[in-house]
Amino acid sequence: MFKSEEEYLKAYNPEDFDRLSMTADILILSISDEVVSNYRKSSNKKMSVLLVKRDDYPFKNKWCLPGGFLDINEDLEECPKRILQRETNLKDIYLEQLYTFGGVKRDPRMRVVSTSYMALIDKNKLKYKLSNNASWFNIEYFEDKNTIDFYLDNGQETLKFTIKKKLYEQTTDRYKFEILKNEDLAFDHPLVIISGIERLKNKISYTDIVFNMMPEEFTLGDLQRVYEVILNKKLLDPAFRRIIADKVEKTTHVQTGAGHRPSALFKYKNPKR
Amino acid sequence: MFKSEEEYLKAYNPEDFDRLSMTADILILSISDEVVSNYRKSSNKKMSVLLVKRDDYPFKNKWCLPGGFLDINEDLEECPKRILQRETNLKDIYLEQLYTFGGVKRDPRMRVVSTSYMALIDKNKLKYKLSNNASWFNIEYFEDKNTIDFYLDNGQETLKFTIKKKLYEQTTDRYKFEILKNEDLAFDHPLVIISGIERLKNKISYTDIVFNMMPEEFTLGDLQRVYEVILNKKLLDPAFRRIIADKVEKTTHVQTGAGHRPSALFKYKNPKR
DNA sequence: CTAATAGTGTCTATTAGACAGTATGTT
DNA sequence: AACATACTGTCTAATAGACACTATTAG
Repeated sequence: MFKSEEEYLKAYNPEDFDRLSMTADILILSISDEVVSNYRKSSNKKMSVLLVKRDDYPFKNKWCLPGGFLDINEDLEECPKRILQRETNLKDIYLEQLYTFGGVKRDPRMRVVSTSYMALIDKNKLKYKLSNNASWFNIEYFEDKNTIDFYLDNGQETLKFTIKKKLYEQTTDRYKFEILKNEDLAFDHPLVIISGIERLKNKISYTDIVFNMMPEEFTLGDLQRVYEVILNKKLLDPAFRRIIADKVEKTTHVQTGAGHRPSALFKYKNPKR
Repeated sequence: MFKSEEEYLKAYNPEDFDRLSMTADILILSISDEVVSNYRKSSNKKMSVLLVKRDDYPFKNKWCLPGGFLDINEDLEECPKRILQRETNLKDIYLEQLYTFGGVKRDPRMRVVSTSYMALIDKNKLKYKLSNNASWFNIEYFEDKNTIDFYLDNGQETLKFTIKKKLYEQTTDRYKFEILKNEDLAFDHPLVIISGIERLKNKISYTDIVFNMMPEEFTLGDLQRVYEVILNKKLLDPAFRRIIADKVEKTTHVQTGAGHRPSALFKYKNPKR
């Protein structure tokens, strides 16, 4: 037994405990506009995710979420910020911890525990070109009772994976996820994508995080379509406008040039301030 | 550049990356009954948490959440299960990952990243005596606009700490927490306690996790008081009974012996099955 | 009888869902 | 004029909140 904390710390040998490496992976989500041939129709919105192509083993040539090793002198929350800046040159972005994955065999190199984060951005604000191993993939998914099929598309490649959902014991309406099929994405990154989307889906109704994905000024039609693509269902106009009424304020600008009645432009207004 | 994954892995040296240790800490929550002098009145319910007293540096003689180092050959989710069994001899318990804390200075010995978990139990089901450095503390807290004062009491000692709450930028109704004052609890464990309570508070209204804290059979009055202590507000009887109506089913038993009309005993019924 | 909780009926207020209608730009 | 979206009015359904009332036991 030691007499004092100093004495204890001096005698302490970190090598006495198992040591491992940690990484942070970021799910960077944004909204993409798909212009439609008919000039009158509004653009189709999709969720999209930034992936990078691995140029070395393990998982060489597969796509994965941007990530990197945690430095020994770096706070855990600083790590995703650093990676985000490396990939997008963006700072002060909405960032939220998702989940920590720590299966023994999840990285073939050695024991690596990974904490995943979700970042929400408006990708139109990106000023710098992405590095040429990075690409935005539009997300589409189809859900049935027990599985979800994902299709990620960047215009050239389509990545597919299938997730199995299982209800928690003694809990309704919340799921545990498991990878059923995945050939195209590295590591356990499909699980990060599904947890992030679920988190976003839940939070959109009781927080204002969606505005992190919107431009400064937007039409209510655009905002509604973003809600719809995240919630994966149609909303009725009057109900939607009631719900967001106190989160937005009208600007003096209008959006013209579409093949129909011009829409007023709104901006975010924090209802609590 | 390597020709194959095997070749790459053979040449791979884990020492090339910073290495650190990980721990898992568990917030074990239960409900305690405080018998009241007046024989007619029902018992007072409180949330309670299992703490252990540290018998060595760092934080010698302070109380902390049960925790331990992650083994190199152990999946991250197995670690809290092992600790839970060590402390309570319980298996197959509701367990949920809360948050991963990874500040550089959070452990004075060395760099330690800790993933926290929440376990919900009915402590009356414990068959074995706790080890003599472990104790249940009743939780009381008082909230105002920016701070929360916590008082944890095990009948002999009262531990106090104060948490500061800050609204997330561009998000309403969700808080970031920070320790303002803490003399009695080791590490950053006050943050684990507040995150767990917040998580439980949110989840109680859209899941059935509360039944993990209840005995097999219970009265609706008891169940309502558990909801009230978790949500930290009074509920109206008819509204409460409407909400839980399809989650419980009446048994043939009744609870007599209290100084008033006997109450029917109910048990949990999963409404989705 | 009384104190205390158990349990229910019902009215009201609020919120969500549905539908139909009017408005106004572009081509 | 026709199309497509913008935007609003209003009815209905469902849910939440409030209060009052009856029921039943131990002591």
